[in-house]
Amino acid sequence: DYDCFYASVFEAENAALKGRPLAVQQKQIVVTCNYEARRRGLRKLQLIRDAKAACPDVTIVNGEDLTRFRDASKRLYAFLRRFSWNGKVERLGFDEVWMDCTDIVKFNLDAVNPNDPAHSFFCLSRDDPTLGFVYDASRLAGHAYPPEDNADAEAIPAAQDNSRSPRTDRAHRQHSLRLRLLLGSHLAWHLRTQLEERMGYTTSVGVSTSKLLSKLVGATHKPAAQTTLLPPYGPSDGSAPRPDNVAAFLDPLEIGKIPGIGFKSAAKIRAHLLRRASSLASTTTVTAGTDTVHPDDAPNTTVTVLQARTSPHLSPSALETILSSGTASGTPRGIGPRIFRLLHGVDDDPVAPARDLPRQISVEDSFGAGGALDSLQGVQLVLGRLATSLVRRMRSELVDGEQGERGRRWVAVPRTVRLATRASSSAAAGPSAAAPPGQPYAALPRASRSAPLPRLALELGSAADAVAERLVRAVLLPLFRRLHPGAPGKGPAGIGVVNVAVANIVEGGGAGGGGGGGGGEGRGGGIRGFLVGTGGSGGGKESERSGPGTLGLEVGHGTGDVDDDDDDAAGKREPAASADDGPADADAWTAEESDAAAGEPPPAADLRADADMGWAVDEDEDEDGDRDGEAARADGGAERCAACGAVMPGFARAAHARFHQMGG
DNA sequence: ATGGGTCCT
DNA sequence: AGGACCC
Repeated sequence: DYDCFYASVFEAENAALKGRPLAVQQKQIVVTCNYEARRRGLRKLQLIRDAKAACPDVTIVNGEDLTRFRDASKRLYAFLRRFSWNGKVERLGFDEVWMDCTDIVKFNLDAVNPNDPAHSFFCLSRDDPTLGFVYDASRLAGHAYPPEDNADAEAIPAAQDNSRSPRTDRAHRQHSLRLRLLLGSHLAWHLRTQLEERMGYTTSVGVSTSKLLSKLVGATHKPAAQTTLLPPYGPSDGSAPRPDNVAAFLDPLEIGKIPGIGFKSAAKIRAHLLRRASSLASTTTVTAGTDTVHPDDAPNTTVTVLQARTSPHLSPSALETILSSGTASGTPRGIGPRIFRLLHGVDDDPVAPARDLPRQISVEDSFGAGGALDSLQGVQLVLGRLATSLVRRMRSELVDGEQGERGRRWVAVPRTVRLATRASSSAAAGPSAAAPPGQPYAALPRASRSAPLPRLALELGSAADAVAERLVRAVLLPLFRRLHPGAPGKGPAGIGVVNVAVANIVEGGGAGGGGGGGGGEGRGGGIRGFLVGTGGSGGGKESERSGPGTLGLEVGHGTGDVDDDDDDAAGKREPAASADDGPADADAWTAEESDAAAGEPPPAADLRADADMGWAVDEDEDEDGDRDGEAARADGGAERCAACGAVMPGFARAAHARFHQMGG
């Protein structure tokens, strides 16, 4: 976790900003600020107005363009990846990374000097024994979760202990775990030092055996620090009661603090528990100042992990029922058992292999209550800007070869383009403008429509804004009309957010006429399923999926989950398709359009006129097969589509219109 | 709230 | 296409 990442990026760019209070602004809010600003009372997600009041001399920089953050994040990620042996390096957002260092730690465990652990050498390469650093293996680096575990003496001499006599299995495992975490702490220290010295970023790191625990423990000491969650990890077996550090660490946390238990889930769990608590004579220890209140009205009460974990009403299956209730479409099956395990500190989710390609690229802009988008001209301008930066993003992330070079080619291509909008909060206020229950904002929903990405979006020959303009005509405006079937004469209602995205990104993508990535044998849905048996070291059969272990450890178990199932939503439609699918087919269309438009982008005035016409079209007309056409008569038997400007023979009009209606 | 992302149904 | 989660 890079400390206050956005602010640090600005500080790295401009050293004069360091040490002074600095806030990063997006629209009306401070999205993050450095620690000097926090010392003076600034907070994340504070209104700019409040921030200025709290600290008049704060420096405020605009961070609405994420380019510099994305670039810095990539550089840091690339740097960290070079330390990994197994490639398990997973990013979350721009400023968090998990690394599964099980293998590196295991390797170095054997290299600890048993006679003089204080002078050990941590090897960072299997091949080059000189690459690494000297460290003191008799001490932990950084903070520990139960603070000040000064029983260090017991911790160390590894080889000696191994040769000693009877230890219970459990004690042995605990000791081994302690050792591995200790090595993990030194590796973390080294990585943090390197990150700071070579890249200029300070970090906060957690060392434990799973993503869950490492993340949570890493948050306990914040700027420029690290924390290791020490064993024992399991519940004590009855005989010799010892503290379970996992439970001790998690139990006081509010359930919503557990990554994986989001806003909705936390609210449902709280409501359920509170209902139980008040219906019974409240024997439970739920801290509710709210006896007779309806649970929905009482979101202020808190429920801790301990309370949830020990509640008889929150079995895995009960949780499944609770969390799947209502309009919970996005909730995965098995959520109940999963949350249950999280509450107990159990997280098997493996650190994902490092990825080079995004699964989606999106660009958005938002408009405050004052400046809500309500004219078509406004919409077109915004779509044009967004499309331009989307095309640039696609090029920078999916094309290899330098700007000027001839060898440029798409490493992967998106198959889908999507437009999403959200009403502005002022426009959304219906007759019942009452604030939703509970103080947390009720996020307005977005609506979206998607279509196949036309090939013209992949033309590398034209400038990004020229491609963008064609993209707007060809798909974005039609999608917008589908999203906001405007009554004739009046513009779109107030729009607060516009988002344009490409998704369904497949590797290879290819150029040729068939449009198919890899096609048959090579690989169907390239990006998705790998993680086969794992090479690693390892004798024999155990495929080391090495789930949990972040900067940490934990032996693997289970098998790599090879994903060879049906997925191919993308793969299936790639091959062939184009020629015999009839005129409505996207590929046929885009080929034509791209030919027609390739030479000369139409002037802007043209674009405006077309779109206005699009808006004037009545809904009723759309249902009429003949008049529904976006196609208007042009000269000499050819017709021009009012929506996208494509020129085509008359017989193609109906199919072309159908294509637009289907989202093209 | 911002401007992004992930995965699942 | 939407909903949940994450930053």
